[in-house]
Amino acid sequence: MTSVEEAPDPIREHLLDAAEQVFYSRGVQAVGMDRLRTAANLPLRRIYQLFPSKDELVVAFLRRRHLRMMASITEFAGKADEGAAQVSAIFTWLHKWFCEPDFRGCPWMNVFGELGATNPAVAAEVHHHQREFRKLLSGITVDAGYSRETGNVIHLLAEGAVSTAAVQRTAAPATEARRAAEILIAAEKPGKKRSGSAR
Amino acid sequence: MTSVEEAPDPIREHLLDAAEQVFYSRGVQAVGMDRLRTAANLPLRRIYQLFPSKDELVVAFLRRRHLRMMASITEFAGKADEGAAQVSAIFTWLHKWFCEPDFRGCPWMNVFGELGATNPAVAAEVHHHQREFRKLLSGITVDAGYSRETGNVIHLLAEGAVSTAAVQRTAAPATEARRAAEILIAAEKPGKKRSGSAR
DNA sequence: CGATGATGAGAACGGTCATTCTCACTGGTG
DNA sequence: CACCAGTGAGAATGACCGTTCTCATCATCG
Repeated sequence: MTSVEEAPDPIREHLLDAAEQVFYSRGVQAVGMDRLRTAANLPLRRIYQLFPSKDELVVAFLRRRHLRMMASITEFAGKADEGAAQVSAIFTWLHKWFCEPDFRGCPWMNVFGELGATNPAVAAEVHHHQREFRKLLSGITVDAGYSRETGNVIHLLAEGAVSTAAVQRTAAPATEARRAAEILIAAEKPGKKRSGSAR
Repeated sequence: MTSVEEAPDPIREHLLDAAEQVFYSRGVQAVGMDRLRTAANLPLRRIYQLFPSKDELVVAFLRRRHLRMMASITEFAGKADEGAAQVSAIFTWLHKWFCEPDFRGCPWMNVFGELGATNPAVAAEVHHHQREFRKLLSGITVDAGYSRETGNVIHLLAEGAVSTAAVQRTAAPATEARRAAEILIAAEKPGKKRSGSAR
């Protein structure tokens, strides 16, 4: 689209696909470079010339997944009717995510627990993701005509739903969280169906 | 108290203190048995005769911390006035936890991200903790006169607050979550101050 | 005192990890 | 054809890990 962005290297993308798959499903430290090599079907040499260290590969996979998630939620919420329905759509999106067979919680929280304390670059990437995610959900809520405080709570509900769905292995928390979100926004502006003046 | 429970071995407790400290602050796999030995100031031999493997030590530290957390919340909420104040107290408790200088998120979620996929015993312990935690918060909410559904949402808010406080390094999510909880319970039973007939 | 079984301190072991290196080979260029 | 920069495949390297073993020391009890 833009002239600044390079065409993405397909081998690099393929490597990131494999990294995402194995790191997310098993954890970072549980997966050796040899297993990654096998998963990507790429010579170790090529992996290391694309990413100089495992750590940078981890950061890159988190960053790419972040962009994908943000775009996906934005698009999905955008398709809903203006107003409260866009907030509800957040939780519908989450519900679909939780139902994916290889769902195993929040990739960023998982990596945070494992490497957050020892790897500043990873900690910064997780921090950045969550900040942006929070801003996205707050933004959707504010655009729907509600307060930023309510938006922040929507984010807390979403984070809680992800953790709980991961550990309990059920998508039900998405539904619980959606109901709560609908009560909260109804409590803020009772009797409201169409989009009001945003901001 | 009970005649069945043995007097706890003080060396074992000391070892668990050290394990909890180092595993929680740095992650499990980032801490070798040698560092744990140093932290506990105990011969490796004694560590291994108390716990036959590192994995069992991890499970034991999670279990002991779970019991401590459950008892602490129960006691703290019990001191609040009956009714809605007990639900609010949950988030006051969380706020105090988030303000502790070595707070680094939920010990169980951290370990889940690291070992949940590869270590079934650890995954089961995390699952058990979260189930019990959810039951505790739901129970407090129900005892305060509200529905179990609301109790489950209280739990989602609490989980979200822990994750967010950990990554953003601020206790503010506890306050945000408390406000949301108060709105939710007010929406369920408007105009209510003293304890109603529980259950 | 002398014998015995347990203890502390740390070395040793077998395995795995991230990273680098070797080397035979390839495809493109003079 | 001769040359050579770069490639694929995997071995080598050096560090570290969880666990076990050694052995000098010590407390206990006859």
